Amino acid sequence: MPAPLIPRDEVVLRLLPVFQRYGYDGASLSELSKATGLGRSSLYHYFPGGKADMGRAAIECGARWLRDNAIAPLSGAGTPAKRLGRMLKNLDGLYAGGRASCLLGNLVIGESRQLFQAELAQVFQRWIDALAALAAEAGLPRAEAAKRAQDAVIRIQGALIVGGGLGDTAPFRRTLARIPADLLAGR
Amino acid sequence: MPAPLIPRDEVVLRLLPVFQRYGYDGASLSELSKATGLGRSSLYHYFPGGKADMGRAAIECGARWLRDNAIAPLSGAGTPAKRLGRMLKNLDGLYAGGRASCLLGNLVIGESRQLFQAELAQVFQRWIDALAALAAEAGLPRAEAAKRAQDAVIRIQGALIVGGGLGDTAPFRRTLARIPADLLAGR
DNA sequence: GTCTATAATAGGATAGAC
DNA sequence: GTCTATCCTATTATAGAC
Repeated sequence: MPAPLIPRDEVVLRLLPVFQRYGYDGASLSELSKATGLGRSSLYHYFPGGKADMGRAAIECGARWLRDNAIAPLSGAGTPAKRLGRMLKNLDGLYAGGRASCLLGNLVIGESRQLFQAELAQVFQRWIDALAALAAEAGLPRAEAAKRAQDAVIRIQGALIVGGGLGDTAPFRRTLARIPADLLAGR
Repeated sequence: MPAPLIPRDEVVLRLLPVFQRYGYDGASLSELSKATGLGRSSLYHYFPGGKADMGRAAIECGARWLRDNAIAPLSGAGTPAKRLGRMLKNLDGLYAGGRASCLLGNLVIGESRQLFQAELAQVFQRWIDALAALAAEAGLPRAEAAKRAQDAVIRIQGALIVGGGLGDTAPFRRTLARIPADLLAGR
């Protein structure tokens, strides 16, 4: 049996922006088909469970991205602030400087929320936990570190929503800029 | 010509929770019909432009709610903190203590974002401006007040997203609780 | 102003040839 | 693994009677 023309991971990679942009309900098979360059039937070959499977794969892909590009840099070399800076730089790219929306945030809306509740909770929690660990390493009490970490993720998500509503990237840029101080600085 | 059985405002009031819960793309005419108790044709009588008209009406209704229940209380009697408290209490009710999502936030996702960009921007901006005015009245420099006001709305939106993703109301409750100090306290 | 009925289209999903 | 063709359902929207 011959190797696939494009590996499944590549397919998922092309699916992701559609869910990121349109949300789950708004992402139609037509769009998903067009974005991947695959016909409907080919998509069902990769994802026998249909659209739900595609959504789940997109979340997993997003989770991997977060692990590799946001969470992993937090435990690299350098000061906590330096490491945090690497995460923020990558997030700035992912969200196109505030012009794009968040896959995870979009999937919290509508039907997909219940459909992917467990996966969403896990990803959000891992993200928060990683930031909390960094803040703790920077010298903050564990409870305070956890609160600030959750607040950082809240702000990122909120800035994408409000910036999207205003049609302005400033809220996102300003929010990213203040996270280092708000997360790591002593009280 | 006889008076309508239910006034249009009442219809919109019943439409709103559907968009608030499912977002624009996820809100089907079937759901909207069921929620209002009206058949499809009756809905088209009130909203000749179809679903887009219904969405627009829901936004207008949400904007009115915000004006009356969130913004107006900010200019009532009492200290700025007291007035802010009234807004926060009403928001806590609107969002069911963090269990519900935000109509405006949901409409920033997908097709509806472009469809209602102007309306959304206006509502978000008015909300932010009202909070900025309060912070300025409390003694903060105008620029600082504007930043803090935007941050407050960002946090509310973000807390609803993250709390929704985690399946936990704590992020929203904690976020509301800290807004008075973060918005009004001297530096 | 509301209804039933229905159009017209887009949605998700499947069958079967290659 | 991919395609074309198709199915069934749900969708948005409209027509016309009352």
